[in-house]
Amino acid sequence: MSNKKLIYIAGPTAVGKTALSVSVAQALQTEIISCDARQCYHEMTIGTGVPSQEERKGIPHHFIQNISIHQPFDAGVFEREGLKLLKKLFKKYDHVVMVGGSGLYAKALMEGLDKFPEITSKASSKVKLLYQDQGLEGLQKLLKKIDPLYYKTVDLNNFSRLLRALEVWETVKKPYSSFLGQSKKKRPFSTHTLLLEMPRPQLYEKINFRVERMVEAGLEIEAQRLYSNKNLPALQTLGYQEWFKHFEGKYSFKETIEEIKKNSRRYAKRQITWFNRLEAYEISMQIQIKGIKMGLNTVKNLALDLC
RNA sequence: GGCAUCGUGGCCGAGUGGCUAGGCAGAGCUCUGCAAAAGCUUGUACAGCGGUUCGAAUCCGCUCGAUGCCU
Repeated sequence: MSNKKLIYIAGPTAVGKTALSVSVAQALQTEIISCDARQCYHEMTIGTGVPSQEERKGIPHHFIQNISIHQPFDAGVFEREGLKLLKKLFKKYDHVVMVGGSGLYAKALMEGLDKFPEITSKASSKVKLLYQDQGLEGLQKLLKKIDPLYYKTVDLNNFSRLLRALEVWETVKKPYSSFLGQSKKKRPFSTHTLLLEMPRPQLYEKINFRVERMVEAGLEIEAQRLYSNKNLPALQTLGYQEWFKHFEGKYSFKETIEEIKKNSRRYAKRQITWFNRLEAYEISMQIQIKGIKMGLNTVKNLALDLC
């Protein structure tokens, strides 16, 4: 039985994950690994809310701006690389802190994804071509033929899911569903999840405020610099897409900011639904508790108690 | 004060006697490799009162409100 613990601090954008994670890592004298599908790109800083050096307080952070937007990166890569890193870190520490709002990434590292073949570019372009030619229906038809099992359960309107299943098929000529449900992976560590919560109106206020700060910090210029890469997967990101539309004359300056705020709120909402099914200790980040301001220390102690 | 036009769910907006437009926002949800992504679900509202009619958001009257023009 291993005594190694991975402490995952989850929660929607802007609840205050960063500050808490640093504070907990300090208390446990360990390092932080980020599970954020956007903060890993070094070309993006302001819009993704990468923690500054001051905020990090000397705690080493992993998977923060460590790759380029031109490199492929996804939940599968994160799982592989993350496990390698954890193996190293657990030699030094009993605890490692993980933070980030990308639920799928966290799941990949904590529970593991089934083993799928690496998609070849030939396969993916073939599927894309089919989509271009015959649209959603074309994808549905093919899937029905080659993987009736998955066809029954997938969301047939969700072209991303269909694309993925067919890419797997085109790569190895085996149905997507045949890779599903392999034996659950064993992890050489236990996982504890702390889920940060906050009343909706308060969270939305924090989100709006944060967007304003990003704009002041020069988000528009950062987006301008990345405009030529706007079709890369990494740039399919809120906070950037809205500026791209602004550059194309679709949004006014004011509208752009309002859209970013709105999309951030929606993002937070989706995160909340995802995290709701997590088995986790819930920590309320409500600023007012019994009329007293809840300081970071209070939250940290609460978090440490729960670990 | 007179005349005219108009008043549809949080917002926009079609409908002009029977068949509950639609969009946006909001809310709820799904999700095993683009996940800050992608997708799904969700409101019988017609200013108020009275009348005509088998039946009114739709026709008539009055009241209230908005806008425009006139004196």
